[in-house]
Amino acid sequence: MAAEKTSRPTMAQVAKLAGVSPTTVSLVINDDPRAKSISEPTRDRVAEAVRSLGYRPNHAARGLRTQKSETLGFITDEIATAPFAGDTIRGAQDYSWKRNHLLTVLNTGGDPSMEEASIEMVLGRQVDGIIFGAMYTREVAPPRSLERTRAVLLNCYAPGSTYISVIPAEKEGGRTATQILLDAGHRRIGFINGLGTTYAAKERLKGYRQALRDNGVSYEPRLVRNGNYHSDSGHRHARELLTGENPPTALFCSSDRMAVGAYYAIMELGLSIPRDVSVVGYDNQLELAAYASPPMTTIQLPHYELGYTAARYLLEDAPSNGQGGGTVHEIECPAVIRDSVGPPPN
Amino acid sequence: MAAEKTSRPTMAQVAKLAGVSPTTVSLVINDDPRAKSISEPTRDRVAEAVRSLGYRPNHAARGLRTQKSETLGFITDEIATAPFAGDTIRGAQDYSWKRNHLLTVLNTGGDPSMEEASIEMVLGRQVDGIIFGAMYTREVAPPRSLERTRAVLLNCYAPGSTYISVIPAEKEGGRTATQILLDAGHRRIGFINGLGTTYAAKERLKGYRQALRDNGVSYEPRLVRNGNYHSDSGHRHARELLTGENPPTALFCSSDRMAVGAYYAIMELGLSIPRDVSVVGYDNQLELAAYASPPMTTIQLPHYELGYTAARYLLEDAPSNGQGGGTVHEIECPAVIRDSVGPPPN
DNA sequence: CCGCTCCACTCAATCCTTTTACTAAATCGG
DNA sequence: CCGATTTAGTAAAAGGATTGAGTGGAGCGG
Repeated sequence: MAAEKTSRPTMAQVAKLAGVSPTTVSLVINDDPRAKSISEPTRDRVAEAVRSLGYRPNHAARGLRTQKSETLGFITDEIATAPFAGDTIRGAQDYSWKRNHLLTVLNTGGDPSMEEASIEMVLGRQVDGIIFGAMYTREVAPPRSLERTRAVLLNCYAPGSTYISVIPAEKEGGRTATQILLDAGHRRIGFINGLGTTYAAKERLKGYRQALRDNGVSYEPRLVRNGNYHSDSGHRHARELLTGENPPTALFCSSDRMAVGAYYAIMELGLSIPRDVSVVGYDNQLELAAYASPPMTTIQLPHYELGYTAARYLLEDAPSNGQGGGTVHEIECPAVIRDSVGPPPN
Repeated sequence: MAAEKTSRPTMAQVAKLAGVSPTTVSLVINDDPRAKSISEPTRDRVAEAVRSLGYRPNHAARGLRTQKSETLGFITDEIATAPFAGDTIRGAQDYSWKRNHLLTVLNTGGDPSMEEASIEMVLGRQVDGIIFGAMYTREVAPPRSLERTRAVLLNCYAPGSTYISVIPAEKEGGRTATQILLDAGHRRIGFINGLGTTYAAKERLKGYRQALRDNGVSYEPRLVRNGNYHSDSGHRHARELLTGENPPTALFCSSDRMAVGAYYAIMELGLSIPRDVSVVGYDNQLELAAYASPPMTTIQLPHYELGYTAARYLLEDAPSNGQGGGTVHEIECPAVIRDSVGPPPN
């Protein structure tokens, strides 16, 4: 019956109801350190007034005064297209939430003018920081405008800059994969790597070689191929490796897709996994790796952790204006053990 | 040398530089309809001042005055976990961007208290609307607090409410899949459906039956099974269907995962796709369907479009406070034709 | 040349919190 | 009992845009 007050209650209304000044309400609500001088009864009256009016602070007004938005911007090239994007976003959002921040996502489609516009857009909203992410790990030259706020680079790095970067520990991932096969007893391990020019491929190769070295196995270049991450290239390279002379007894593939291609090649050759050939993939693309037959042992990219960690550095450590000393933080790529690895034949 | 002005320029500074009042600057910037009375030269001076100072309006201040945030909230249960989440978010963000809005994402993990908290959080930021999404299509009871703003339901519906809903056209999807097989000449079509209780399963079954009816094929309950969307249940049901009496010549599976399971069953039985058995999947989970062998014909869930459309209705049509008349908008699920369908044997 | 309408803007109030500077009353040490 | 602190608050300014109400001058009809 009473006319519904359509607009939300303001702090002044709360103050009036509680019989105090807006200042007091503000102090109580934010429980400001200086508010220890406010008595328990007053505090309660304020709390009660807040509850009964359903008061929530107006974020715009607060932001105007404090110059903070409690919001993080998440700007990426194409990450939102990739199947793992959700995980990264979720990681970043989870940490943000812990710190009472919200996450605003923007994807630029890789268009530099869109990147610029996105940064301007979130800057206009006084975001407290920006996570600038790339779809695959690589070197980037972030737009200058990024320097106008705190920022952390996710899945990319800018040598010579002072941004903090968060990327997967690819070298270690390559080492882990290789070590799993070495531990199973393999000595001739084929490596179907990704495009030789990418960061991931270079690092994984380092990891592969290091694992061999650490185990006293000599490196044979003929066992290493560069594929393009797609299923058919995995198929082709696996076939070539396995039909060559003195074929490998195990394959480490730099993507689950290529590993699936390798699966087909192995089947076609009348061989069986892991009895005749062991396989380790990379990515842990759930659908592919887990539902393969047999379920595939693979190395997982830490998507969620990348997002979570980037948000954490942004809110915790990154000093303003990119003065982060250019540290690169590597996040571990854990192994997911399934059924595609066994001892070598004989 | 000059002390770097660290804080961003304000409208007053622009006004002073251009030799006009802040009002004028405001009118020019927003090119307000009432600003047609502002002369071209003045307009240019303002624009020039804006450029030279690198001025960007303070969003908080504007929001405070206008009671708008130009921000949409995207609240979901677990959607961000699902592999397709990125697409939905991207769709919503793309449309928001077109309308000069930003998208803030929140995922609740399905926890009702978290749902409530999320809504309160974005409400505190005066979002212009909320997209409330579910991971799989189902009926929901949205929290009451959602009524305090405009909202659109994505991938879910609330019967009896007045929210606009945007969901995939599952019945039509089921019909399409079945029709593809009928068109290829099949008359005994096995249907490995999902959990019988879900919206998707019920609707797809309706579509399946309607397609049969439209083509004068009688419905045989023995050909319909309920799986659990996972690979192994597809495997089991396919095996049972194909080894039974008078087996189907084609299988329609309600998920790509089950279809992959069916693939294995078919292989095990020494049959070949599509020569002996045709298969149609559902979801178009890229990795699974496209890299299967042979590549799988499937029905695509319109994730991007769902997000895009939800944002569109939110910004265009949805009147405040859920007064949307409870319309449910169905988004088409297009077929993706690959190589797993052919004519029946003989 | 008077009054009126337009034109091209400007003034000042407003949105809602936070924060600095202050004050009145109570307490305390000596 | 005095002056100094502490307690428990308050008043008012500030933060940066938008907007309703106004203003001074030019142009125009009569």
